[in-house]
Amino acid sequence: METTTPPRPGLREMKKRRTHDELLRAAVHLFTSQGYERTTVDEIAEAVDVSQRTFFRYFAGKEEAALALEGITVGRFVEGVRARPAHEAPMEALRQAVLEGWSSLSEAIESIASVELYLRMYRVIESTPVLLAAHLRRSAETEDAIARVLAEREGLDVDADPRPRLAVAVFGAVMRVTERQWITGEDYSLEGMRELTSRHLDQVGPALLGGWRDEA
Amino acid sequence: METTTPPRPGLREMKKRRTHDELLRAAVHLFTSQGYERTTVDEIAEAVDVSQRTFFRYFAGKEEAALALEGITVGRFVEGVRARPAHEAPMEALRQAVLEGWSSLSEAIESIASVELYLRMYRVIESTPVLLAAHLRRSAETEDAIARVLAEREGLDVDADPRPRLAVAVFGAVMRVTERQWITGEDYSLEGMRELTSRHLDQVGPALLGGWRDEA
DNA sequence: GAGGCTAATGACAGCCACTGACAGTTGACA
DNA sequence: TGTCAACTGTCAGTGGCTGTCATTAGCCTC
Repeated sequence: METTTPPRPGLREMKKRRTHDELLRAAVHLFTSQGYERTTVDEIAEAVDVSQRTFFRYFAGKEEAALALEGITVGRFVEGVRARPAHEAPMEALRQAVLEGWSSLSEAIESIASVELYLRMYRVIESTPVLLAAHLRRSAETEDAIARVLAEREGLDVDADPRPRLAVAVFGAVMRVTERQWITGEDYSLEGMRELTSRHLDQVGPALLGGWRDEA
Repeated sequence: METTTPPRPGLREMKKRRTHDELLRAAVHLFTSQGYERTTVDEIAEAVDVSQRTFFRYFAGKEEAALALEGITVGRFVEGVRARPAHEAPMEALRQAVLEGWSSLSEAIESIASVELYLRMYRVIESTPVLLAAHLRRSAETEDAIARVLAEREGLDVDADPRPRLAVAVFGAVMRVTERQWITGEDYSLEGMRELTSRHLDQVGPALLGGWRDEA
């Protein structure tokens, strides 16, 4: 959605991209080092030697800058689902797309930040009420988009059959539980994330059944 | 949390409660009639003949006023889950608590608004990005609280066993899909809501299994 | 390579949500 | 009834965000 003009970069485009990336980098740096609320937009703009007004020309708001990194990986995830072979069962397609997404995370964000910074930013999101709210809303939008993809794959009408939305919503719920545990825990490795994701997905079935007390 | 002083109302308490309710009523009225964004806090305060500062003494922010009505019913839902007989399976307890919640919705909010107003407010929430975000965050908090309740019921550790959180998250996901369809559809009756809830809960299993194409 | 076109920017003014501080008012209670 | 504490209004200020307009700086043509 940003790199749709490969024919000729042009000095103008270059500068724009550069300003955008610098603003994003400055924002993420400030957010992760001193916190989201304690960082003002003026501060970010000043760090890049740009007017505050310009910041708002590149980002719809402070929130958007905070969620931009995550947005990159989410976009790739959606594409990943779309690219899955049609014969795969819905939930399996989602699972594979996520696992692949984790594996290729570093190359997705390399031009902006490191994986470590990505993780730190994630923690900021999770611990800042406004950001968490915005994050959840975006997740909801993503789920909606994916529900449409799945429905199309299976030849169903999203608005008539609740199963696509339900499946995606359940999947999203699992992902959120996983994210939280990931943030809270100590294992920051992508490998750990993959494992956690798999384990939680396998636990959905058991969780929905009764008697948790029997099999601990 | 508000009516924890039944012994002696006192003129002061009365006035406070009255101001609170009037502010809430005015806010909901303005939000539903002219929209959330197009309503300023000054407007709400003025409608009750109170300074803007006072509004912020009763509500943490504009958002809180917009979500207060919903908060009442959510609170009752959590209590409902807590009151469920211990022998019930987790998911069954949640289901019953929600269904009961819908049935007693009108008496829960009668002192503030009608069921119709409640529904209209819900639509405003769903169609206003900031409010939707805040709503989702609150839902997440609610889910966390309920996960703890369930874990305690079953004698588990919420942080060690992912099943309570997973079950609640899945349940929450179903509820959100239901809400959305409820808002979008034409059947505003509580009875319709009960049916929709049941139907969707029954569809979770099928949605998670593969081959949607076989059984439509 | 000079000049015109247009996109990008900066500077300024202003709205609105929200907060801290201080003073005035009004129930509560001896 | 007078004292205390709670509730409220006023004022000033911060920060996110937007509209407007003049200025700058790529780009493209002749």
